[in-house]
Amino acid sequence: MVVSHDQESLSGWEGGLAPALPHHLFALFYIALYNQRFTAGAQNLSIPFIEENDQTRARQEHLEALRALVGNAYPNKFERSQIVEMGKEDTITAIVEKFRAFEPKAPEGERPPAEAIELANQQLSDKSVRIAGRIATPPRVMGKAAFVHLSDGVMRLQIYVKRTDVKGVSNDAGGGEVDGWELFNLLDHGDFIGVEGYLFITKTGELSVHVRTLQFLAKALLPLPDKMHGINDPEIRQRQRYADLIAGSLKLDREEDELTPREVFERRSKIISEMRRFLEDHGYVEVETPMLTSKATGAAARPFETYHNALGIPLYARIAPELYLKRLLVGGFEKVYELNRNFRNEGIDRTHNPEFTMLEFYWAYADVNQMMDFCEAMLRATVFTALGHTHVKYGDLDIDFSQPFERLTMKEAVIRWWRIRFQYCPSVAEVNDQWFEDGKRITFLAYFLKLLGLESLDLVIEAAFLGDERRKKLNEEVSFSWDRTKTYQGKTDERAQQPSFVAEDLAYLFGELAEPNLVQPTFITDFPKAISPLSKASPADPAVAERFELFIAGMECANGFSELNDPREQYERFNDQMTQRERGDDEAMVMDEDYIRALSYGMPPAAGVGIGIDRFVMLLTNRQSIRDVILFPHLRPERRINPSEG
RNA sequence: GGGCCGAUAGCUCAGUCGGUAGAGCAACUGGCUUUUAACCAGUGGGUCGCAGGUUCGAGUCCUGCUCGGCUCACCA
Repeated sequence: MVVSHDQESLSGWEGGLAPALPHHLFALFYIALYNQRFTAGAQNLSIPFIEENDQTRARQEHLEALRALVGNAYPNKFERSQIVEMGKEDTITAIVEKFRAFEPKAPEGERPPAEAIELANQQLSDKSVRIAGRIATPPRVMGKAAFVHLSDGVMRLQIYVKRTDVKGVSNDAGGGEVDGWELFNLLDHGDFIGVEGYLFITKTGELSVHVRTLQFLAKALLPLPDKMHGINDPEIRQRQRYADLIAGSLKLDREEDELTPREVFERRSKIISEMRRFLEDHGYVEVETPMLTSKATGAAARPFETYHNALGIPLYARIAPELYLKRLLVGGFEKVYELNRNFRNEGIDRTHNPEFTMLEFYWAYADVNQMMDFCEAMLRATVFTALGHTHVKYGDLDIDFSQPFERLTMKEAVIRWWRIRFQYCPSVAEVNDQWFEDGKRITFLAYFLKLLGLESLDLVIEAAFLGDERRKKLNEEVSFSWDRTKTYQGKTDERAQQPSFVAEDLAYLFGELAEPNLVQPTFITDFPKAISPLSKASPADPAVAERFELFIAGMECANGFSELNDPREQYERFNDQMTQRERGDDEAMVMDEDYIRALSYGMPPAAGVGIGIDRFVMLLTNRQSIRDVILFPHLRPERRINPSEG
């Protein structure tokens, strides 16, 4: 008679019949019912794309048994105590930070003296807590008592569960009592539970909670990663960041200075909030400009294209907020910033993700030099507040933010690193500093470098350490490329007649020779105007733009300039870009008529800058890949989890 | 997009010359009332990324594909 009833009608009985029965009998009765359902083949409990194996099956069975024992397996809340600070719920971290001072000191591997533990326990004298967290270790059960650690994602706190002391809490209305030990034995590594009990220090000297009542909160149906090794597979870590975060918080074997994924992203958050605070302290207003635009402008990049159904027009994900922010300068804002995502439809590698976070800010009446000072102050302050110091270890590099950032013009940088690179190559000794003032010679040197090839270029820098034999051979190679370049001089001279080509070649020389060597924060200034279509020319040299880029650890981290505010000149620069576009450069900018119209109302002189937040976070968290500082970086879709792809 | 490397149990990884698929952790069963990666005894767990090919025989050799890593080109 009983078995023929469904669960709903059983629940209905609970008010009347259940109290008459001892609870554990009632629970057994539920288990019998569920077993009946299983053997009857009512197997609709599994989720199709969640893999079934011995471990998931065991967890599923535990879940069903828990339902039988406590009713609702996914209760809606658990109220935690507030003994650390009134008005604030006690997290595990808060409890540990407040009470771990009671742990008696003992030499590594030894137990503290019993008297010290006794004393600590008297001082703790029945401090009751109600805390919740994820079961962070496989339970260590010793017959009639057990130890388990709970984690709140940051810290872990041990709980002690004694068979004779623990009471279980039903999750059904009324929250009656169930067998606590039976409940405990249905728990798996990874489940969420809430416990009530009192603090004490164990014989080994660890702060723990002696559990009086135990409540089930949520099930981990999937097995957790190895407690010692965590997850090493970068694909799982990036695709399933939740698993990465869990594994990082539960992993036992960790280096002293190793950041958990959680700590990486908390630091990211801190860096961003410090930058916001710094800007707001200096009078900047945060604004939000369109991410979906009908024109992709403000930078040299290919956009993502989409389509608006109702309007029937193409739209582009923005590649930069720049032109919108400058429209706001026209409108009267003197200091604005935007901190948000840009989207660029280009290659993906360890420093590029299709969507990335950019901070852009604009300062009316200031020029590029004032902006460099401001940027430097902001970054130094951010590093200090985020890390507590200004010396950053990035891989093998030591980066010092406390010293004034070096400032070099692009030409100075090229000259310096050319000299260092080719100091042991007599065949190119005729190159002197004057060469870099001459467009023809710049195109010549760029051609030479391309001809020489990257492998030889890398060897050249080691020339000092090479044996005589190899150095001789290398010099022959350099000499050969040099002579060969001379036979193409007619072509390079012709190329030099086009200023934008000279500009590109100078930038190429800079990129190959100088950029990788800019380890300490360094401002590179005086960019060729031809590759800076939105920036103002220098008053001293009309061919040079008042523009800078900041390099740290060989990475470009910021890009700023005195903003071009002459609408006529901006119109012509756009036209030049259009010409380049017609020649096949699909990253050249498009004409933005509305922007020209805005400038025509008058824009004050201003400086602006963009800072690549992801790269800056990489530096401050010692990550070598941008995918490690973006919670959910772009990856190809996973085929096996998506049934529609078969 | 090109080149190089990789994919084996839930996780971390071995797998020799082409000859029966392995370990640790995790899981399951039993024991253990203050443990510390708890311990002791036992048991189960595999589409060796996918699809072909060579071979008497393929985790292993060959080809194609998928996904990932590094790197080059492009870009911030």
